[in-house]
Amino acid sequence: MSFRRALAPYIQHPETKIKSDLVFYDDKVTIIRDAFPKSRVHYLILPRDPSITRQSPLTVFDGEKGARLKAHLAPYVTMAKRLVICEMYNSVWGEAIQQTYPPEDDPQCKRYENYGEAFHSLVDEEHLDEYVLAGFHAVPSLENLHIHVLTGDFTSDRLKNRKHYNSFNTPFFINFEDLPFSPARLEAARRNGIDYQNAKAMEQIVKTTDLRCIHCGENFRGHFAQLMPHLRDEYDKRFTDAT
Amino acid sequence: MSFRRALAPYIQHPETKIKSDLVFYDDKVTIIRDAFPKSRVHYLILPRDPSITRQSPLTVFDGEKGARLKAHLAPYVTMAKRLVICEMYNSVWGEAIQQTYPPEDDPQCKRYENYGEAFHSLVDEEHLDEYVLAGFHAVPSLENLHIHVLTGDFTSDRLKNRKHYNSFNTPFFINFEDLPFSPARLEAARRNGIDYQNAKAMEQIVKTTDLRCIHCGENFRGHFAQLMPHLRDEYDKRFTDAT
DNA sequence: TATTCCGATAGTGAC
DNA sequence: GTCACTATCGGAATGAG
Ligand SMILES: Nc1ncnc2c1ncn2[C@@H]1O[C@H](COP(=O)(O)O)[C@@H](O)[C@H]1O
Ligand SMILES: Nc1ncnc2c1ncn2[C@@H]1O[C@H](COP(=O)(O)O)[C@@H](O)[C@H]1O
Ligand SMILES: [Zn+2]
Ligand SMILES: [Zn+2]
Repeated sequence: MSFRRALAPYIQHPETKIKSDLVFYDDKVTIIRDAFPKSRVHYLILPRDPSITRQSPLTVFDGEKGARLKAHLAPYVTMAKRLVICEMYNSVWGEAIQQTYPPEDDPQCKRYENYGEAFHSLVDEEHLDEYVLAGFHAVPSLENLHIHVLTGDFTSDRLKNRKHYNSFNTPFFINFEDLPFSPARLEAARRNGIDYQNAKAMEQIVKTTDLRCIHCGENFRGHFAQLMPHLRDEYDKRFTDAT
Repeated sequence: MSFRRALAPYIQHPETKIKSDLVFYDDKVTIIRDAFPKSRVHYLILPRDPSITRQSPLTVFDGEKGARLKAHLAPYVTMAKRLVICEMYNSVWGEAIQQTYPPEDDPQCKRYENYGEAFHSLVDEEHLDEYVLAGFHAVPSLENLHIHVLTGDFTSDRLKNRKHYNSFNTPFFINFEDLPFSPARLEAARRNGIDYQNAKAMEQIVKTTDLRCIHCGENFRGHFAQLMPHLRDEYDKRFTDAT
C-alpha cells in the first residue's frame, strides 16, 4: 500500500487501532494523534465518509453540500481544539493543580465551558484558544482528507526541516474557518502571488519562504537549525519561566 | 603571512623555489605551475615589478603606462601559451613520436614557428591555440598580479566546485587580450548585467551561474558532480579516442 | 508539500 | 586561494502474494 493511504485504516477500522494513537471516533470522524507531531500536541481529524475522504480541502466545502459538511465537522473541530487545549494545560500547569483535563466523566469536553474559573482564567490569560491551529495543508501528501489541529509551539523533534515549519506558517496552511474560498478570495490571493490552484507553486512557497519566528518575527532565512532552539526559548519564555 | 600573499615569494625570490614549480623567470616575470591546477596544464605569469604587483587587472593596463606594460607582458603570454601547448602536445601525442616539446635547446619556444610540419599540423588541426586560455580573474583572491594560462579541458581533480569552473568560463574570466576595458566596454557590460566594478556582484556570477559545458553547451545547472565526468568524456572524445 | 536514507551542494571560519 | 566542518538541499524508495 502506498504511503499516501497511510491514514486509511483509521477511517476504515478505527476500532482496531492502538488506543494511544486514537483520541476519539464515532461514525462520522476519527481523531488521532499525528504519528509525526510537529508541535507538542498535534491531532488529525479524519472524516470517515468514503465519498469525501479523497476530495481536496480547497473544494470539499464548496456548494450547499459543502456547507452542510462544514457545519457537521465544526463541532468536531471545536472538540479537538478543546482537547488540545486540555493537553496543553495539563502539561504546563497540571502538576501544580493535581487535576487533569478533560475530567474523566467528560472525555469529549462537552462541559468545557464549566471547567471553572481556575482553568479558564489561565486559558484566557495565555490566549490558548488562539495558540491552537486548525486547518489543512493546501497540497496534502496523504490522500485521506484530514484536518490538522495542533499547538503553535513547533518545538517537536519531529519538526525536521523548513517545509515542516512553513507548511503550518505560510498561506500553505489554510484555516478550517476560512474555507470554502470564494472566487473573490482566490483572486485576491492570486494578486498576492499565491495561486492555490497551482500545486507546484504552493509547494515552492513551503520550500523557499524564509523561516520567520511566528512569535517575534525574527527572520532566520534558511537557517532551520537556528530557528529550533529559538522556538524552544519562545516556548520557555511563555510557558515555563513565567509559571 | 596571509594566504593572500602566497605568490609573493615567487616574484621576490624565484631562484629559491622548487624547480618543478618554476617554469621560467627573468627580471620582469616569474612563470610557475599553479599549485592547484584547474586543468591539465595551468600556469601563472607573475609580473615582478613591486609597483604593479598589487594593482587590479581591471586598471593596471589603463593609460599609456598600462599600454607599455601590456606590450612588455605580451611576449611572456605568448611564451607561456606556447609552453602550455607543448605540454599538451607531449601528453597527447608525445609517446607516439619519440620527441618532446619544446626541444631542449629552445626552452622558451623562441623558434616555435619552426617546430615543423608534424607538430604544427596537429596543433592547427586540433585548434590548440584557441584551446589555451590566458587571462585574469575579475576579483583575484591572491594579491600579487597574475595571469592564468591554462588548457581548456577542466578535467583536473583540483577543480572541486562550481566557483572553480565558472571563474574561467564566465565573464569573471577576463582575457588578457581584452584588457584594458574601455569605458564603453564597461558600460556595455553593465547593460548586460555585469558590473566589473562591483566585486560582490562578480563573485555572485561565479557562485550562481549555471554549470554549462563549454564544449557542447549542455546545461548541468548546479550539478557539479555530473559535469566532471562529462568534461572527461569531452576530453577523451577529442584527444584520446580520436588518436 | 508523508518519512527515511544518502549523497551532493552550500556556507562558515581558520589559515 | 585551500581545507575541514556543518548544515542545507535534493532525489529515490517506500508495497506486495
Ligand atoms: N502513518 C501515519 N499515521 C499518522 N499520521 C501520519 C502518518 N504518516 C504521516 N502522518 C502525518 O500526517 C500528516 C499528513 O500531512 P499532509 O498530507 O501534508 O496534510 C503529517 O502531519 C504527518 O506527520
Ligand atoms: N601557494 C600557491 N602557489 C601557487 N599557486 C597557488 C597557491 N595558492 C593558490 N594558488 C593558485 O593561485 C590562483 C589564484 O587565484 P585567483 O586569485 O582567483 O586568480 C588559483 O588558481 C590557485 O590555484
Ligand atoms: Zn521569536
Ligand atoms: Zn559537453
